[in-house]
Amino acid sequence: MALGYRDVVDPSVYVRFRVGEDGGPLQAGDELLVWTTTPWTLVSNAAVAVDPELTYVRAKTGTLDAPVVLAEALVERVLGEGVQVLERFPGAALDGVRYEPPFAFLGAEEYGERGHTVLLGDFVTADDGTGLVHTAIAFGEDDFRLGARYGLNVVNPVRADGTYDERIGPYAGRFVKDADADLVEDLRARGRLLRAEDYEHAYPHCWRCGTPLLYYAKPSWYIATSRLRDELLAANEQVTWHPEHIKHGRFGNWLENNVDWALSRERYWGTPLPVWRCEQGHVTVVGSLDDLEERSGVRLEDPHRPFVDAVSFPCDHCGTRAERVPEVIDVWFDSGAMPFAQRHAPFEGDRAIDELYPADFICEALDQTRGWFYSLLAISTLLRGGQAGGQAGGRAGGRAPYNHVVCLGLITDHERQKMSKSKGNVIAPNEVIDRFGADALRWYFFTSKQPWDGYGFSLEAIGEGVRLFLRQLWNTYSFATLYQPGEAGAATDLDRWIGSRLSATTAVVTERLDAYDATFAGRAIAEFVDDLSNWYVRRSRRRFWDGDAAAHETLRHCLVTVAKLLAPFVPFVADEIYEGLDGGEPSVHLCDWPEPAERDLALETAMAVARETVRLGLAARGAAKIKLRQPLREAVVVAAGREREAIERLAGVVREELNVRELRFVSEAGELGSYTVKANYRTLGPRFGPSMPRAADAIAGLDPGHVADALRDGRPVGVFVEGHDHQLSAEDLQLAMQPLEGYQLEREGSHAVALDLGLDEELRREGLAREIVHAVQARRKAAGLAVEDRIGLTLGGDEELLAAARAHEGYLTAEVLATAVAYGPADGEVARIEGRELRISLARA
RNA sequence: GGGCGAUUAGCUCAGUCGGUUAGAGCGCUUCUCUGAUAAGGAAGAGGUCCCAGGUUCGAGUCCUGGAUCGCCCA
Repeated sequence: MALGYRDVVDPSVYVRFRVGEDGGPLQAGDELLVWTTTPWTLVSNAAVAVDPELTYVRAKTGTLDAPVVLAEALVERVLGEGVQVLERFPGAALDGVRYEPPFAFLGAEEYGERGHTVLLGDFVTADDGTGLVHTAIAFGEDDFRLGARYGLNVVNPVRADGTYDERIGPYAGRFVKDADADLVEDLRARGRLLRAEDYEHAYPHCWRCGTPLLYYAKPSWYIATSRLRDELLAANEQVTWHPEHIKHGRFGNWLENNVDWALSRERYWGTPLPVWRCEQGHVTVVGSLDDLEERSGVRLEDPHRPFVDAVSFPCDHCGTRAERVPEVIDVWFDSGAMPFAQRHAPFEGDRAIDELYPADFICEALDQTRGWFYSLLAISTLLRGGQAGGQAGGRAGGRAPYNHVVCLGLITDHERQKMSKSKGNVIAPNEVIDRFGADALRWYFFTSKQPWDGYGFSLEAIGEGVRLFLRQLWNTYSFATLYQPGEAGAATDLDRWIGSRLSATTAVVTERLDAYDATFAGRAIAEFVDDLSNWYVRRSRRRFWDGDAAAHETLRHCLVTVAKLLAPFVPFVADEIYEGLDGGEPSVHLCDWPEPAERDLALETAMAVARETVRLGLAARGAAKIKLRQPLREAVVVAAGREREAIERLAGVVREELNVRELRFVSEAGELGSYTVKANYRTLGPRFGPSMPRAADAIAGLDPGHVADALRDGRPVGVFVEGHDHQLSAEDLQLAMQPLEGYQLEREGSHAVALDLGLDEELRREGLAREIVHAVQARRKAAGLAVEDRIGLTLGGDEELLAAARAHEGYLTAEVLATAVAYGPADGEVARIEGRELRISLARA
């Protein structure tokens, strides 16, 4: 039932039930103190439940004339001070005590032998109330079970519309909850009330109209799933849950506490319950349309109501007419029957489903734990058992119907409040798709976080995904189609590097998707696309202008592979890119999944080191406030061994990015700075334990130069801590560098870059030439020229600028695509370079 | 009321087996670069890792209790 609990204030009443005859420790006239928050159920009080183990007392108070009975632990809370305990005894002693019910509408005989007696129940606590629980068989699960155990009849004086029936005399026809106050007054008038107060508690309400719900027992059809509990648990053991905690948490707990499946519903629409019952009460379960036709002679075209209800047949046992029962089946049963029903198993489709069973994975939201996830498992277990291991002959019997479950979290608004129409915080999916596109929405769901963590839905985050990833991807794709490839061109380290990164990405995406981790897989693709766009393409632009075939092929291959990897994530963009660059198949979605090629780990590491070197160098430039357009003579790089080899291999990239003429290597960081030495807590912590802070102090006090020498020679370093000598190895110590005065140096760990800031006339001229190029390019752009347009150029203005232009004329004309450059009184726009004036005039050649 | 999960920078999220000064992106400020890109690069500001205890040489991380939010159940 769809319902919502709300906190409401209900009456909380303590009622006095008079004991009818001597029995056990009690005497006639004693009073049982009974607590309830639903006075309207008191008219159908059937019995009183006590806990057999709990200690109860028979006690006298100053205000009540008769001794009362309640749990010892609750005496003070219920009766206050000054209570005289006459006797103590376990609840079991009260078993069978007869009492007079609070209302006389229904006699004990209506309920049976044990009507209006004290029963023993295991659900009674001394947490609240009196320890004696009013039991109305029809109005509570505990009550119902207790009644069943003691053979009590279910008597329900409440009609389906929530009013009392004619048996409840003056209250007949009234809505039961509205009668609470009058019933309490009635009790008070007859001296049966000890106390009435307000009690705030959660009570179920209809989610649609908000009215309070009433629970009452009624006959229903069940599947005895509780008998399959062990098989259900065994089947669950074979399932991999994402996230993992669902398996033995939410879902496992649910299976542990399995109750029988209440199968029937009193609705009109739905799958009719195939049960026929005759006048004598014999039950026939019809197994198929054929079965029904055989019995009744009627072939149903439509097996639903009302047609099926018209079919009757003579009972096998007694020959009287059997009619279908009015109920239909819980729709959750349909949901769980889906994999079987769609193949018409277990009839002729039983073998067909063997080929598909169990499903690789299913995916639904967390709230389906007790819904679809359960209904599938339950029906599959009913049909095929839950024990591991199939039967001989490859029949896929006996396991969960799914191998993996991806359990999605729920989508809330950006403040993590549930979206609801009444709150006005609902976002319609189509609005999001119209604004950002379906791919953008998918990308957000896949990559913003693990889907089971739920989403604080944010339009901004979707926009960010578009801007940072989809647009970057699209721009890279546009770039790939912008220039025409030529014939020549050999593969470079950069090509090999991005190829290796592509292989790494393909491998990790495949591995993560196999592990049902789309989030990490998607993020790995985004990282690759960033490398592709912001390093590979940026570093290779010149080759594309020149029509380098290797560069074109590399980029094309990367993008086509990325399109394949992205196909499950952003199907539309992926297909568009695939069609634009390859189109070998009708769609990227018909391509084979890519296989990773061989990786070049040494090259990947080398590029990482080179990029780190560039980063340090750019930071040094920033700190020195020297523009990147100004070339510098030299960068001094501190690196040794493999690090140095890596940077040397990619020296051209590093020099260009840093705009320096030369790279000079020094292997001793001591040439550029001094060391400091620190303790490695991870290795030394366990060794020194409580002395760790002293050990760290002692290590910090060592002579760093001495330590560096010792470690380079592979000798251990001695340290004196709390009266003992300790030998430390390289892994116990961490060396860091401090820069020397006078260098512009950026460092990280043992790696550092220093820049020679000295400028001579040649470097200055080259810097100016680059400024001029920059200014001319700006003019080209402002003039609306296409990137491939050739120009005629006239420069005028400051003599020093013109001298720089002359000195680098070849470079200048090549960069700005000038067919000719003239010097003179150009009448064009004025640009300012370092305070000097440059006049630029250009025209399409 | 019970169970399960979540909580880290203004926002969106990482954070491995407990390890040194908790990270990234966005946004903001400054600088820079630009022949695909509303892009890129550097620097800066920005933190009670929900709270309180505990374990430990050391806790965002482990334990206990609590708060808030969500889901399921009652």
